[in-house]
Amino acid sequence: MQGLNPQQQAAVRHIDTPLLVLAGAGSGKTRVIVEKIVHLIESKGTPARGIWAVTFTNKAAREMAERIGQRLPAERRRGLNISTFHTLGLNLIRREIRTLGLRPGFTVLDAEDSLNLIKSLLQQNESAAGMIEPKEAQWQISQWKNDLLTPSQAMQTSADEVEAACASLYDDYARQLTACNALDFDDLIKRPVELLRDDAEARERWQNRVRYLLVDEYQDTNASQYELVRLLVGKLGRLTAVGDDHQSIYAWRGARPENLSHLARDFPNLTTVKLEQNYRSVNTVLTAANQLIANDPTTQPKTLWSAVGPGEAHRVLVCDTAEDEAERIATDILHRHFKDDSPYRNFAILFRGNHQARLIEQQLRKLSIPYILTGGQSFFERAEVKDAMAYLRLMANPSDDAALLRIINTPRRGIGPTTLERLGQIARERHVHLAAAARSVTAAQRLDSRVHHQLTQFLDWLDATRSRMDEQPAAEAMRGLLEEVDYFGYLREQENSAKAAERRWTNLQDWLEWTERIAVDNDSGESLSLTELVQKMSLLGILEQKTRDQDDNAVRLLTLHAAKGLEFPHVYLSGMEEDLLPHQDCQEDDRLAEERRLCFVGITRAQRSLTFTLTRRRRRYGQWRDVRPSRFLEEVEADLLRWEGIGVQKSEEENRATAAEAMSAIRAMLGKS
DNA sequence: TAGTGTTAGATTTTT
DNA sequence: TCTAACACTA
Repeated sequence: MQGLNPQQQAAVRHIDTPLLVLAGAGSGKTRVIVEKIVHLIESKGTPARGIWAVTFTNKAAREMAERIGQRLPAERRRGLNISTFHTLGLNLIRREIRTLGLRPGFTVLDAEDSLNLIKSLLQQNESAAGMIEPKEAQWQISQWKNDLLTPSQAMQTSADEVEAACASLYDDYARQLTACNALDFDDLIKRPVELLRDDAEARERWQNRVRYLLVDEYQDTNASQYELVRLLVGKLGRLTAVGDDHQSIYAWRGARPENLSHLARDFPNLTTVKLEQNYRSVNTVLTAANQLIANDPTTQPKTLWSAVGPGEAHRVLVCDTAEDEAERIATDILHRHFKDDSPYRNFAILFRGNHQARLIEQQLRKLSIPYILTGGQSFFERAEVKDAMAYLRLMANPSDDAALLRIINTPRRGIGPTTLERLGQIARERHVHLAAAARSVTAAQRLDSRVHHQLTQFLDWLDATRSRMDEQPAAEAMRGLLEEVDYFGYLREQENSAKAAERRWTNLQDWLEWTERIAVDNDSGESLSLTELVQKMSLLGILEQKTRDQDDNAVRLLTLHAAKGLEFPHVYLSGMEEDLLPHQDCQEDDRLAEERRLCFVGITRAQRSLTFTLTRRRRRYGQWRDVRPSRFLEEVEADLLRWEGIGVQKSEEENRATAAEAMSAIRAMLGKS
């Protein structure tokens, strides 16, 4: 309890009835969750296995587990459940697998697999074909699933024929998933909710297991996640929800920030604690943030304050063009890096859209400033990694159509689109998966005999390889498999340069190493079964970058969304312009309010200094357009802003001169040291 | 199946 | 203006 303020202590001590912690930005909310778990175990004697903490990202879960690891010895925290919503759902499904009618080894499809499945179903479904874009259909189906609607309910509630067609597609999709023994991400929440809702025995079983539930970033929960929370908590209501409506920036993705206020409705004995003391930022930063967010009509008032220090007025750099903006940010960072002896990791550049990063990257590279760009294509989105994953998935689940389709002709085996089309038809007619369809008599009749032979041979090979999988560790087996199919040969054939092929092959070696590492259970240290391994993999979205995140002394480039939860001494908020922030597609009230909160999130990332930048004119879709400063700048009191560069139109030569000056400063410094 | 032409669409994104 | 995804052709 030491070092906690009175509100934080109240939140930690409050045990037996439902609690909502409205935790302002930088108010130490993770600390509260961690301390509360420690308190539950140490002071209240709650068994660790009865405590469940839920986050949204793997990273957040890992961090929380690490912090608890620093506070409690291993034997006292054994059995503690810290995971994402989706991992919790997956574990529940695994334990209830028979009740749910799934076979062991079921697959979890990622967004790309699910989209591919929808595309192929869309071609088949006459009522839907041509009416809907695959992406839209995917989004709609996901919405329905998040609202816990079955295909027939979706059909009944559909407003027009497009929606009705989409509902029919949803029906196809659900059937196909069942046939493939597969789930998508939404199912990982939806299926547990349905089970706990409809099966009183299972509900009681789980409510006994979950003695105490803590939910982080509660404003980001969607309808089905909230339902899962309610069902797990039950009547006892031993729930701690921690969230901040001011940082609700994911409504566009289905989050329901109103779940915060629904808590009071659903739990009449709810207690609310507000955390308003900020431990991160100087007061000018918080004043700007408070003034901005006061204009949000949709959220509860909350005023941040801190004892960190007064702080300075925020600079607003008015630049001519986006190139100029990028250059000014880069030279500014370079300048402060040397002048204040401030390491590069102290700086972050934030922007609304990823495309804004490109010019900034170019400028940073020009000045040899190290940077880390978060976002972009992740390791797991690389084709070669997805291919290898698909092979491994097929080893665990022979009926995984998405995986089969991905690698059936990779490397080439002469099984082309026509064959797959016919095969798909057979599979859909009988509601079976593709491999089963290929084995059917009908397939032998309808397919070209040579191709059919190829196909069955390949399937035989898969089966044989599968039966050998148990004999050695998964990574080892995969190494052999990739050599057997001559994947490297395939890469060389695909790539123009030998170097590119090498690089992709190296990615695979990294993946194999990673596979080896994660093939053990986090708690027990025992090695995972193939099925467990594959399922764990499909949820671990990112290559563990913890060493890079902290150790690399580099400027961080992030979108405003990606910056949530992070903090930096010096923050640059770029593109403070109308139509960029707020974004042009977000003019209606709700969305505008979310844009404001996004800006709030950006501002509150800053610990010591905050610099806004904007341009006078920007090229947009090839057209030069005059730019107006963001209305959000006007919502901040003028005294807090120090505008620079108005009326001074720098020429390119002058800019280059600034850069050159900075460069010679570096040389001087380097010479000295 | 590689190569070329056409067209939409250009915000945020985790699991 | 740029790009990526696609449909079409040789």
